[in-house]
Amino acid sequence: MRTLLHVDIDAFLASVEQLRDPALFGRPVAVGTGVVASRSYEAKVRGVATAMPLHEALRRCPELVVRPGDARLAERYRQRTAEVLREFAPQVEVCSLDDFYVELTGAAALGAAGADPAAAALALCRRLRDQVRAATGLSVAQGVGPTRTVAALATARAKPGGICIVPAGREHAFLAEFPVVDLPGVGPSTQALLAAVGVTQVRELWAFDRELLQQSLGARGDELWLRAHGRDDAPLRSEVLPQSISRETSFEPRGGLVAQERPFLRAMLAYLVDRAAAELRRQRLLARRVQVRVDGIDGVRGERTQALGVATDRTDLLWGAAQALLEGLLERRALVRRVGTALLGLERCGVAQGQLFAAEDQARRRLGAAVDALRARHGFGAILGQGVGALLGQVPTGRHGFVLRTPSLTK
DNA sequence: TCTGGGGTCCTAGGACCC
DNA sequence: TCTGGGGTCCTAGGACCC
Repeated sequence: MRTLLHVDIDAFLASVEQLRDPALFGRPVAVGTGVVASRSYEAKVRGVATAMPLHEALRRCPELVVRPGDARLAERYRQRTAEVLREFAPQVEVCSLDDFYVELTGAAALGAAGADPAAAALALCRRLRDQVRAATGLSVAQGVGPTRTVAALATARAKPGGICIVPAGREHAFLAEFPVVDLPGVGPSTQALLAAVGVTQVRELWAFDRELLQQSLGARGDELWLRAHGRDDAPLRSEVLPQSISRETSFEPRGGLVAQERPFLRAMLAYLVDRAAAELRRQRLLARRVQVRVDGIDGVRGERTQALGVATDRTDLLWGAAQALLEGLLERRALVRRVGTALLGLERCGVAQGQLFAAEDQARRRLGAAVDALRARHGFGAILGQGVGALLGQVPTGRHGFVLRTPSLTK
């Protein structure tokens, strides 16, 4: 039987703000731009919820301290937390900004045969909680169970700061208590579909056979069936190749940019491509496709993708493709409130592969590496890429280049 | 309460090839 | 001459997660 630990950092981004500015401890704090990305427990008890518009949060809690946040600082806390977890067990999956899975199956710390595994898990979780606290100052909630779903639901039960252990054999009784919407993979759309056939609780889902769910919901239906039955058993994924690297930003709330401001829009996209490409090179990856996304103020979204023919990490090639895609997208869109780019079809840039680049390519790539090195020393804003001129004087700058609207989530 | 940014995975339809 | 079928790649978009 498998033993998985799920770890979730309590109120992650808000806690990072409190660590940065200790005067905020004990006060209601929210981090975000436009909507609440994270809030302290003091804010939660006053009715402030994640994803709530900030104006609504301030209406409910006028003494709320709102901070823009810092994605880079948060990333350092997240890495440090992952390091502590790896001291307990080597196989750790970093799931999102603030949560992790740890494979405890067969871990020596769970005790010898004959010992009570639940008691051993509890002792392990307590030590882990104390070590994360000592290393980072952060508080974590932990859940232990035989599957990802059970462990994650246990963590939800344990928030904030607690530990919830679901012993092997108890997973069905545990799952039965939850509404289906609490299962990972069930969002508003699937919830509505299930409600239409009278299913709102996990135990009601048990009456449906696997094929029926698969037919009506496709691959997600099968996943759902496995999760509801405590049979989702995918291995942890540590150190996987990312599927995409993206950077996007939005403009004035509800305002949007008018058609005449297209030079500004192009410059912003050039800047976002530059930042995404820098991240691509930092991770020693190459991209085969470029995607551009534009959202109109009417909420109409458009995205286009272009294959590059070869895999590359050159900003100039990526920007060239992105620029053409942008023009196509703008043909039928006057007012834009959001623009972004994604680099797709990623692969590792191996040594052998690096030697296959043509001479001109080699020169361009050396230039790119020199720019990266200077930026590493003096900040991203030390060298601004081509095409971003229209941003100067319009967008504030900082050590890491232009300051985008949502620093809590943008690296 | 309709508003952030960075992700993942799935599906449908068209292009293209054999 | 527009008729068969299958595989694979690409693109657009939906659903979901934190």
